[in-house]
Amino acid sequence: MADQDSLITQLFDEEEELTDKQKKIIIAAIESFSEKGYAATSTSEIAKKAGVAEGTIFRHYKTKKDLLLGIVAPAMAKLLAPFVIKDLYKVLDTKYEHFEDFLRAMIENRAAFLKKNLPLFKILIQEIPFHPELKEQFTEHIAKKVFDRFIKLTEYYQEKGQIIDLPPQQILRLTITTIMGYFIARYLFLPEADWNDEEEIELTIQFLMRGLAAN
Amino acid sequence: MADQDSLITQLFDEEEELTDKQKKIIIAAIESFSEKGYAATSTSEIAKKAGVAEGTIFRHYKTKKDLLLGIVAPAMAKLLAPFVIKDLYKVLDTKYEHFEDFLRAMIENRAAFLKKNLPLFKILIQEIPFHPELKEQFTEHIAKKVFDRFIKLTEYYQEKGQIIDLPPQQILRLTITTIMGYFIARYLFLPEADWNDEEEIELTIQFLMRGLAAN
Amino acid sequence: MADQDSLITQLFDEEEELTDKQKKIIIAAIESFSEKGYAATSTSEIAKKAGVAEGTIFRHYKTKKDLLLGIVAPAMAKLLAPFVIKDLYKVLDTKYEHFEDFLRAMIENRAAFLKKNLPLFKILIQEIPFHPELKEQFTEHIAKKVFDRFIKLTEYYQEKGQIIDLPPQQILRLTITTIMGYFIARYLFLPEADWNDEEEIELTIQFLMRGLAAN
Amino acid sequence: MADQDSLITQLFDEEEELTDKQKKIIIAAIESFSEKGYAATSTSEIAKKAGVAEGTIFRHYKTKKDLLLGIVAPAMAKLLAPFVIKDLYKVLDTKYEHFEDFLRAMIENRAAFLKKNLPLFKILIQEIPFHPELKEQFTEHIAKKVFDRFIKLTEYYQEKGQIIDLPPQQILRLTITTIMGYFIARYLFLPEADWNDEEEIELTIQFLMRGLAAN
DNA sequence: CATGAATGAGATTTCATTCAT
DNA sequence: GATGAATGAAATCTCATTCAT
Repeated sequence: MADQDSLITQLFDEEEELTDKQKKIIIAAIESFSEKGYAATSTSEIAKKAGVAEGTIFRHYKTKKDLLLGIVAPAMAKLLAPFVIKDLYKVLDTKYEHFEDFLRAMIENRAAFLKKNLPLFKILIQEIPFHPELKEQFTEHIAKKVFDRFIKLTEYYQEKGQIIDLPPQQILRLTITTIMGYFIARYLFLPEADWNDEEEIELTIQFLMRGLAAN
Repeated sequence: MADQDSLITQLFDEEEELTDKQKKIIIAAIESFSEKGYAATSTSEIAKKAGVAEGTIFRHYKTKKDLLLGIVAPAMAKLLAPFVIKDLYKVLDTKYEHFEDFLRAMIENRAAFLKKNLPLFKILIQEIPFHPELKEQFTEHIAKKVFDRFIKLTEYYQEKGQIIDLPPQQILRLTITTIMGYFIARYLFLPEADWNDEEEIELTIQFLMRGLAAN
Repeated sequence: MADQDSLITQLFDEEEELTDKQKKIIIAAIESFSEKGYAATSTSEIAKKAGVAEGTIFRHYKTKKDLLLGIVAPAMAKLLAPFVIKDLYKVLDTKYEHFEDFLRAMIENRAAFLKKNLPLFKILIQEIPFHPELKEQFTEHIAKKVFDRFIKLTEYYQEKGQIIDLPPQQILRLTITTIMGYFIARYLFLPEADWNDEEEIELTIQFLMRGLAAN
Repeated sequence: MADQDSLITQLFDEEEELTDKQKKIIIAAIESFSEKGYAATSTSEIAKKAGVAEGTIFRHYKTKKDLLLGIVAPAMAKLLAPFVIKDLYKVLDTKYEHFEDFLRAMIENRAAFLKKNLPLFKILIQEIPFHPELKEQFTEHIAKKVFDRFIKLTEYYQEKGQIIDLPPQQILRLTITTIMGYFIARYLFLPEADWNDEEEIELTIQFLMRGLAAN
């Protein structure tokens, strides 16, 4: 519960004044949505899991979809976006002199973050293809911001002669694809296989480095 | 319709003797499931789209879930599995002398295949996490078969000194992850972005080659 | 099967020319109706049990109800009625000098008959309350005929001073009630209890004799 | 309605807090089940008769079968069992010195009771053969309890030399069979015949007395 | 705020019956 | 006669949502 409380405080501002029940609803909804998918989860199920009357959900969220958005939107705005963007700043502050250092910092951070917020991550991945609103929010909050910064960052390392001279968009695509590919395989497709995370991450970094290093 | 007919003939043996209506049901179900997801698709919707009475669906499939499995199971067994495995044979017949040739053949083939069977592919990707039966079938039909062959294939190229000396499982993971990462981004997450497929594929191959080449 | 064939030949005249399939349908229907009740039995279930296509049932019987009546009506007319009435004749032919002999013959005969035709008997008992047509047939074929004969028979034994001087209707009611009560308890309510049939029947006869004997 | 309310209060504890609609559902279900049988009664029919939305039924009872059990179980536990057993106590308190007094009290009481709760009685009789759960409950709540007491009671009268020296189980079987036989004929099979209840009951008692009296 | 009974639209499923072959 | 695919009406059941308390 300490864990979930921290999730809640991360997701919502203090002024938002969530009641106890509302918090429980959010936690229950995240759990159910991530396990069975949005469409296959009933509100009554969420209510039961939250220990709350069925009507209570609808005091706080006009519709079931509202509940989804009420979870995913702040998750993107408050959790994912800042986190995704975070280190991208530091590079230009010359925090990471080498692309490899940057990669390593980024991946390790993200891995820890994803593991902690796995359910939210699963909801995002699974529901985005079905809800245009989510896709919009995603592009709005994440894609755009990442894109600009990453372009600059890539150019920075390219100028330093560290990475290959490809259009930055493609560097971006390959990087994200490789990293996300690992995470999706790891957490969505074969979560029960036994993974040696540290080794896989190092492997992934080395692979990326070889693939993107200037020759 | 010619297109779908070919899909049907690929998915089902001739002896199975599907009636006309049953074919229409399958086509409609594939379309709807892939667009809205299994749980969010109603059988009445499928019936309407197929131009069939709702009862007709249940004459052929005892439950809605049966319908899903009745589509996905043959899709894996008849379509996906042979296709995925196909070129893996040829390598040992020294069809592809260089790993790069193999990669290129494999990716190009798969890309064409996926584009043609996109809806089935989407259903697979989206529903596997929610249906243990599907996951089992997947491991059974696809994962196991690919795994063994790919190991041998990797060792073959490693002996020829063409690719890096990593455990074959990891070569496999990186290869699949990179390729699937592209496809998922391309077709599931950002299908409407305008992609230059040829260029991206070539890029991906080069990236993989650099990442996996023996130094 | 020999058994069922004999049932069929008892139920239907030879001229009726039942096809093989029709016989199977009848046998299957009797089995299912008696086990689960008419309303809870589906025609498709009967078809499957009979090894016959669903449509075949409706070639022979316009409706499901027709099938019920097509079984129960001949069962009453051909099987039950003659059997019930049978010994009632003999009495007046002075076959049975004592009421007790008559009772014993009647009960033992009936018991054997019921055991052999239990499913039909169950259908009759269970469905009569819900189908006015059956009730009518029952009164028509059985009740009326029995009634008249039994009245005479009772008077015969009353004149001989063997049984108590009550209105024959009441003698009839008590007799039937006692006998049927035993059969219903035995076969419908507690069929799986272990009954010593011979003993119970003898007991029942003695009980009836004491209850009805002229003092 | 006053009548049904009393039925409801008899069937359910006050703490159970049935809503008004739930009561209406129960009353409607009892009526329909007893008239047409469980399998032939649709939930929509019950809903309409109860003046309630169909969904409301399923809010209170997960399945249609649950509704049946939710009616029959308390009917056995609260109504039938106490009633059946009731006078059996009194005998040993020397309330009834003669077996005949006991019989008369028992039958008259039960007749009144049955007439009042006819629908419930019909449901019980008609559905027990098809639902193992009901049969179990019946043996549990009724049969077992009656059995023990009746054995003792019989021995009591046997010691007093009032009834015949048969194994008590058989005395029990004959007694119940005779009484129930009357009730079933009276209320299930020929309810519309015109019965002179008082006379029939007296007749039945006399018959039983003669049949069971010690000679 | 919270409850939970009630709703009614709709989802899944069953089933008697029809009909072209 | 026999088949079994197809039907559509109806049955069972689910569920998001409302509302009186």
